[in-house]
Amino acid sequence: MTQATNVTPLFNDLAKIERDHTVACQECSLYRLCLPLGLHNNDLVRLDTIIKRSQNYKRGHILFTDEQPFKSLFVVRSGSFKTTISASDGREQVTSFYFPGEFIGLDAIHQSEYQSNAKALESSSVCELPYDMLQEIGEEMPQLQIQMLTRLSKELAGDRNLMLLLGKKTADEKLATFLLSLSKRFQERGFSATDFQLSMSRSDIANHLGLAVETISRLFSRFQEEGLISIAGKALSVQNIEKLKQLCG
Amino acid sequence: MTQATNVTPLFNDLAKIERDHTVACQECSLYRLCLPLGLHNNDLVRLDTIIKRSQNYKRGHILFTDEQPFKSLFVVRSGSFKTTISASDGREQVTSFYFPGEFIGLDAIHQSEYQSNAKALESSSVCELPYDMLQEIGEEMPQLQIQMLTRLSKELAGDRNLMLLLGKKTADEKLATFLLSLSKRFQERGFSATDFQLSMSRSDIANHLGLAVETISRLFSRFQEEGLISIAGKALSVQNIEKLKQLCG
DNA sequence: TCGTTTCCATGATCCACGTCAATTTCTGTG
DNA sequence: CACAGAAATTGACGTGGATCATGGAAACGA
Repeated sequence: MTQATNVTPLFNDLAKIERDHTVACQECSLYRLCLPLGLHNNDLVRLDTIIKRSQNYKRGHILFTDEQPFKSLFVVRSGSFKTTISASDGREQVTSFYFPGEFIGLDAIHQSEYQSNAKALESSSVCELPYDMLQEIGEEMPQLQIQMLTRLSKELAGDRNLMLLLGKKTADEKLATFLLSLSKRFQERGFSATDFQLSMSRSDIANHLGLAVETISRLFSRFQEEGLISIAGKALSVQNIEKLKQLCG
Repeated sequence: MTQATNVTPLFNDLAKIERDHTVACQECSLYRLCLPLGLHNNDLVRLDTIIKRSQNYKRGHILFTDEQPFKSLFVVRSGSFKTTISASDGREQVTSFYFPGEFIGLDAIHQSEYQSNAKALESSSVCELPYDMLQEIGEEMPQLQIQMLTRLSKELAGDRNLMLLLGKKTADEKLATFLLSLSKRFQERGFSATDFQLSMSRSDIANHLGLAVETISRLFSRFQEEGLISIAGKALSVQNIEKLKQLCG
């Protein structure tokens, strides 16, 4: 995750995670946002043994593409990622952005290949969960299974909301909804809900919301004129969160 | 499912299911499309004991709304359903249509309330799976857990494709993609891939695809003129499936 | 540090699809 | 079978956001 302007205890922990890729689940500050939530100690230790912690990847690193065989799920440890799917003619849709504690690859479980392409938006690292091993230890850990189902279900519900956004909302509403979703997720991770860095480009945002880059540019400018936000490059500051909420529809 | 014009063995079985709501999983013709797939006999019998089979519901019957507590998942036994989610201002998005063997309610697993509204599009029946019981027997049936994960994952992948459709495709491409998706699902269920009844209204289709009703009407007319389909009321016949596939993008 | 590329902002123009309106056709009900 | 309300079709017109075009500002690799 891009460094936020106000530093919180969780942020310090995240910085530690970034430096040290041996931190076990037990000591990981993402604990309450992550898979292990609700696992008993023995189970947690066991889960820990199957997790592979990655080195730091740099911006642009490709985690997987939709042509590769599905082997593992990934949890973001630090940084952020985007996933895309592509139509046969090359058009792409940015399906989601992922922040620390979130799962990447869940849509591939039913197939032998990944269903999307995942790319790092900034310097990032992940925990890799080999799916066959996950399934194996899952047989004896109902809590783990429940966690997995919960994750998937949450993601599904999120996607449905995005369908509402894509199908029914105006450009203004789309951007307002998107910014508030970011704000909420940063807050859950102990960052400021109002001041943060956008790790994705304008064109990623545009694509994700079903708009053109130019529209996003214009909206950022207008939102700024109207005192809703203030934005300079990638640094965003929400000035009037209430008005932004009203805009969502 | 609405009666298709060409009758196949599976169709006859489906007709039987519609009449007799006591058919056990073991004898159900949906077996290979449904949850029990891959379960051993003992497990199947056990699963069978927790399933409640509904009477026939008629068109317009509401299975659940997003205000009700989440208790059960549902599998369509006969007929079809639509699910919608609504924005705070009342706008609605049709998130999905469901046919026999498909699961409704998966997006609610992580919550105490349903996340959407489910309504019968025609005379329909369902199998009800109380989620607490499912979880209970799931602890001892890894195959069942895997099935559930697979289902959820498949639904997720489907939603991602719909995001591509909503975000990037033109009206023509949207309708072509939708018709082909219906065609494929009918075929999987033993019906004709080219001749079937649309159980949903034009406005449901329009809403689902992020278009206006009028646009759907015009497209149906134009597709007909161009020899792609022939449509009379709810009866659709695909005339040129190849051309339709090209249109999808 | 420079040169190159990618990203971003903003104005001018255009068009795919929405909206409005007027019929027509279907569907369900007494 | 008739009638009322809902659903679907078709045309005329308007518009939100795409596209095209240009110039400036970052980011990046050598």
